[in-house]
Amino acid sequence: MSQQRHGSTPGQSPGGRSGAVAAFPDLPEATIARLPEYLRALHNLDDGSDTISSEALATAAGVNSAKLRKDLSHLGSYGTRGVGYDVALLTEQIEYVLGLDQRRAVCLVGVGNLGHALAGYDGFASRGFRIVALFDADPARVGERIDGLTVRHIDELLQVAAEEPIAIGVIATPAGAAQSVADALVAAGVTSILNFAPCVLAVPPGVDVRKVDLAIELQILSFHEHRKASLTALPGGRAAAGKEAVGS
Amino acid sequence: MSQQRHGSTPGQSPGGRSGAVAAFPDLPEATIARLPEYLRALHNLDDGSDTISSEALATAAGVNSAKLRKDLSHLGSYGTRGVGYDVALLTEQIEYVLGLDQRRAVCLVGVGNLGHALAGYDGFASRGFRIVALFDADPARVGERIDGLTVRHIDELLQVAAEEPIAIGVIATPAGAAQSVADALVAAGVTSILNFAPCVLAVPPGVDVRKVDLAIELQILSFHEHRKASLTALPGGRAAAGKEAVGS
DNA sequence: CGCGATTTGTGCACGTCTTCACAAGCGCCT
DNA sequence: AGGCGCTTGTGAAGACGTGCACAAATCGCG
Repeated sequence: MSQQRHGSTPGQSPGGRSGAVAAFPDLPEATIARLPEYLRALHNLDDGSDTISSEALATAAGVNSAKLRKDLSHLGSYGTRGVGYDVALLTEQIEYVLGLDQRRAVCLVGVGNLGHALAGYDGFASRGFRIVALFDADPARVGERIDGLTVRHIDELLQVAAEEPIAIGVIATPAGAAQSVADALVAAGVTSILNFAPCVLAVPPGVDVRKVDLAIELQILSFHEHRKASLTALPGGRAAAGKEAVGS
Repeated sequence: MSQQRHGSTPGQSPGGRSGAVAAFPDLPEATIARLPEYLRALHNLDDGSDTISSEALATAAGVNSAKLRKDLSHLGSYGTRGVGYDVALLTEQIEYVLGLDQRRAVCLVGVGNLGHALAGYDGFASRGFRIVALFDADPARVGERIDGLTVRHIDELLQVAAEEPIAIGVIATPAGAAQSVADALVAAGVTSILNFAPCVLAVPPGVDVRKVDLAIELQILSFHEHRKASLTALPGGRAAAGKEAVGS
């Protein structure tokens, strides 16, 4: 939420979406955001069963079962009434919709503290992505080898992208550098950006930006702390309640 | 969004909120999530002006100006018609609502790759938080000094929390350890958790959890890539459009 | 074959969020 | 003092997301 969605200005095409090729059932954005969670829950299943009910999967993913069913129904019903969902089939279907079978190329810009951590994150490979290049603007960092990849100078981005198209760019630079890095990524053909820098990025239509900001998350939590504290002692203090088991 | 909100089950207090102490104007959750963004935009202003219009601030924060005005109106109108908002006053007001003047204590559990990066992140201090302790379960890591703090064993958590109340805990452990760490944090009196581990946490009512998951963000971007790719060549390919200037 | 248990898929109602459009208020200039 | 331009604050409408509750579909068993 609250992100720059995808750049295309809506309500522009004169003829509406008449003969259009909206090749994808337009999934609600909220549904899309939950699909990866379902996928993770599916991967974490270790009971031998071939099928899983919406109730069980919903619990594992931390959502309401009705919501889960509605989400899955949007991508065309792969469940069997009275039985549940075929785990293998559902997994494959979600991965297809998310385009994870393509193993998209990702590049990471900014190999500082955070960049190092991201480069070493094994969630990339295990979730269907390939880090193909690391960049930094600091000459002192260029040449360093991290996790099998050599850090290259940001000026080489265009050249690297020419050899192999890069779909997704991750920005882990200071805020001051983020916009120019974003511009460079766009110029190199990147059409999706994950931005860890605490600033707003301007990008042309058609480029998606998602933002992750630690400070914002903390401040939201801080608000709830503040609110809780101001509610002083309210009586009905029931102790710990449900504690749904969730596989690791 | 799509988070476990705050644990308290709604619609429980029998008498409604009659004589209640809902000490806080219930701000919409969506508004709260944007306040930190406004705050950052305010801090980044470097023109000497004492006031700023909703239009200008909205642009700097990357949102619609009507939305910004409505958000700010929820916290009680600190603008002057025909002029704009008093920068200093507005900043102070937002910081108060978010409870940032309290400089809440934060502890970080899990000093691996990501944990190191987080511990070194200066956004903590600069945004009104104090990291007061680092924990890890690995004895090999205990004792290490990071950024002026010594890593302690997770078993000391209760003891440390007894000395100084800790409001917020950050989990940067592998998924397998996250739930037990969350339990320990809750037992130590932590009431807000920021979870970087890719798993669902179960917590008692009254405890807030927010989750940040890199892999999920990438998968959402991947979906949009997939969709864009499937829309093949659609004709009206207008080039780069607006590029709102955003201070660093 | 028929029945009951189970589970999906979905119509509907409700609450939340967004956006437009405009009245109300403020300051400045004449 | 009066008028004008600018900007806030907000009513209303619409889009979106959520969750209940139930009909429809499937399996297993006698």
